[in-house]
Amino acid sequence: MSTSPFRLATWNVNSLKVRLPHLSQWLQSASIDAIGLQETKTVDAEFPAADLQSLGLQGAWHGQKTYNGVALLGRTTVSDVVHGIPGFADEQARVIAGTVRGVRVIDCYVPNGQSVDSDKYAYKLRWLAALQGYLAAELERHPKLAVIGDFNIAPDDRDVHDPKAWEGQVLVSAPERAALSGICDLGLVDVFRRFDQPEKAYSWWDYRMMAFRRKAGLRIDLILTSEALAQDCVACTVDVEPRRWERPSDHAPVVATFTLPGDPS
DNA sequence: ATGGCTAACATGGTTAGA
Repeated sequence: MSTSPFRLATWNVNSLKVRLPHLSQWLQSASIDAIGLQETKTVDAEFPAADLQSLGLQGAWHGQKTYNGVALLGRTTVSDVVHGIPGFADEQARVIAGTVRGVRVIDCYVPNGQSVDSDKYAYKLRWLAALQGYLAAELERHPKLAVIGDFNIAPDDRDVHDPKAWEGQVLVSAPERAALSGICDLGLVDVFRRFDQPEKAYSWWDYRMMAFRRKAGLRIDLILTSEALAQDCVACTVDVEPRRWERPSDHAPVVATFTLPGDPS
C-alpha cells in the first residue's frame, strides 16, 4: 500500500492578527499538512480566512473577543467539525475538532489556571475532567486520534527548566499532572517522548527576564495520539526558530510527522 | 523583589497570560 507523510503542528500564536506574518513565514519552510492554533484572540467574523487560504490552508475556527480562540487548518478538507467539549457548557472558546486525511484531530487550549488558589485553577481541573470524558468517547469512535494544543501543564520535571522553583506552582502542580496522566492513561501517547530529544526542550518561554535566551522554559504544548496513530509517527520536534524572530509568540510550534497510508487528496 | 513583557481594549490603565 502507498504511504505519504502527514505533518501535524500545534502553535499557540498569542494573537493571530499579530502573528499572521510569522505563521506565513513559518509555513513557507515547514511543509505542514495540518495545524491547530490557540489564542487566536479573534472573533469568527474577523478570522483571516482569505489570508490563510492564500497560504494554502482551509479549515474551521472557533473564536471570541479578546481571549482564547482556536483554529484547525489543513491543506486538505477539514470535515465533521465540532466546537467545544460536547455536553460541557463553556463560554470560553477553547476546543475545535475535525477530521483531516482520516485523522481525527482535537485542538485544545487548556485553561491556564493562574495560580493554584485561584477560581481559575478550579475551572481548569473541572475543564480537564470534562476533556477526559470527551476523549474517552472519541477514542472509541476514532482509532486514529490526535489531541494537540497548549495543555498549560508540563508533564514531567524534565519539561521544566527549574523544577525546584516551579514545584507546586500552576502548570506543574500534582493535581494538574494527575489530570494529564488520567488523559494519557485512556490510551494517548505524548509522541515527543517517543524520540530522542535535546536537553532543555521546551515550547514556551516567558517574555520577561530574557527567559528564551536563558533557556528558561516549559514544555506545555503537546501532541498526544492514540496508540494506532503513534505507530505511524516517525518524528516529533519543537521548532524554536520562530521564537527568535522579531515580536514573537511566547510559544514555539511543535510538529509531529506521520506516515499515513494512501495519497493526500 | 510577587516585578519583569506582551496583547486586547482603549487611548490610561486594567485584565490575562504562564
